[in-house]
Amino acid sequence: MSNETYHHENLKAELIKKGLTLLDEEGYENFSLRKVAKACGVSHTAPYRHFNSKDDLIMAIAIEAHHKFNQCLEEAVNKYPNDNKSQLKEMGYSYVKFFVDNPEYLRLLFLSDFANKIKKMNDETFCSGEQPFNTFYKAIERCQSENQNGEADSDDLNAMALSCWGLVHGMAILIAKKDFSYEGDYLELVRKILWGGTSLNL
Amino acid sequence: MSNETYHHENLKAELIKKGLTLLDEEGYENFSLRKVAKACGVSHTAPYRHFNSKDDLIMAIAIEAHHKFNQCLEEAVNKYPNDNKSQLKEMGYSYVKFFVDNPEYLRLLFLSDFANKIKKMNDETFCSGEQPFNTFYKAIERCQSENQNGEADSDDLNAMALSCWGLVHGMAILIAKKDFSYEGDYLELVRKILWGGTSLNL
DNA sequence: TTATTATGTTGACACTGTAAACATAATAGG
DNA sequence: CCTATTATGTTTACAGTGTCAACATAATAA
Repeated sequence: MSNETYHHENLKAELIKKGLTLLDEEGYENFSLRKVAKACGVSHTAPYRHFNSKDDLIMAIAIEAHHKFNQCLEEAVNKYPNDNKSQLKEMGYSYVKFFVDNPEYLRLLFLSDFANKIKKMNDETFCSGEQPFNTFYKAIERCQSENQNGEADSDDLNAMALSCWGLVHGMAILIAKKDFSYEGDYLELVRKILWGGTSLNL
Repeated sequence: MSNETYHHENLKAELIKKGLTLLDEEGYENFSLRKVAKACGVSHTAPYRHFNSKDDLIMAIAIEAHHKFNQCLEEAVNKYPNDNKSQLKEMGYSYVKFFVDNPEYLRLLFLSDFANKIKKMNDETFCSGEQPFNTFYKAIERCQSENQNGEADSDDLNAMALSCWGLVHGMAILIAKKDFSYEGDYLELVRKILWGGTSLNL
């Protein structure tokens, strides 16, 4: 570990870091491996000593984002240690807020072609509890079992999971991608929907 | 209009058609203007006589998809001429089904970088009623005004719109992109959620 | 000290989008 | 009917892309 004059000291980490920056600045379509290399001050093939392909680098960036996201969800759970329903609501709010704050992560985690690769890879390397969906699912299970003791809420856990997840997923995307136009504070609206009981009541 | 020996008779339409096919087959990332040209049997710059750029061609393809989608929503509305709530439910179901059946349209209409360009362009060229969101919004408004006569349902139309749209949007994406894994029939689950009153009840 | 491995560079290749110059078919004006 | 113009094609060229092979050198192991 000679102080400065080593090849590049820690290129791999810097590639990921600058890569995310470039992804944010230039957008996904204009993102290029060569630009990342140039931004790190190395030749255009240097990244190939650390990643097998362009997709591999993006994957590494996405995994970072994946961790941050799951951490964000777990923080929401920990905010209400003894209240399952509040856990779920807070998780939903955090879910939306995360992608509104980091819209570029949306594509990385869900919208791009690697989204599925990432998911598959995560299923193999990490325990599946690391998956945001599982974090969600478990919270719903806790709510469900709580409700079973009282009156029956829904006889179908899967329906619950899909509708909960779908709702926050959809709102996150609509707001983050600015498809839903609204002249007020989006996150307040989301909070109202999740906490204020503005239910669909069809 | 000499029968066969004309330049290419109707290249523009064929570019759009073969373009959509290629988009479906090869996926968005591997889609290339030159491949479309080759598939149509013309030189690789011929498309530039009909479209200003690659994005322009994709846009044209997307606009087709956009029309189909909106048409799909309107059919759902027309299925229940006198029942606002059923209209909304059926529209939600059609919304999900459309993207489950045509997963490649998802990216075209909502997930890609042009999604916003398309939306903006549509706002200018068509009347805004052509927008799926508006079709949705109007249906919600009808439900809302119906409920106002009875007991108050929600004092916030925007919250209703966002949650309705978010729910179907999210479910469509989760299912179409296979993020939500379920061993049964997805569309039946969706139908149950929308029609069966499997409400969140938080 | 020497052999091996890790990490870099240079150069090449096929592919991409796109612009310029050119060619020819269809059409309009006289 | 002849000619000028326009619409629609092709060829060629260029810069940018991902990736591979060959080579160079620093770090490490024998």
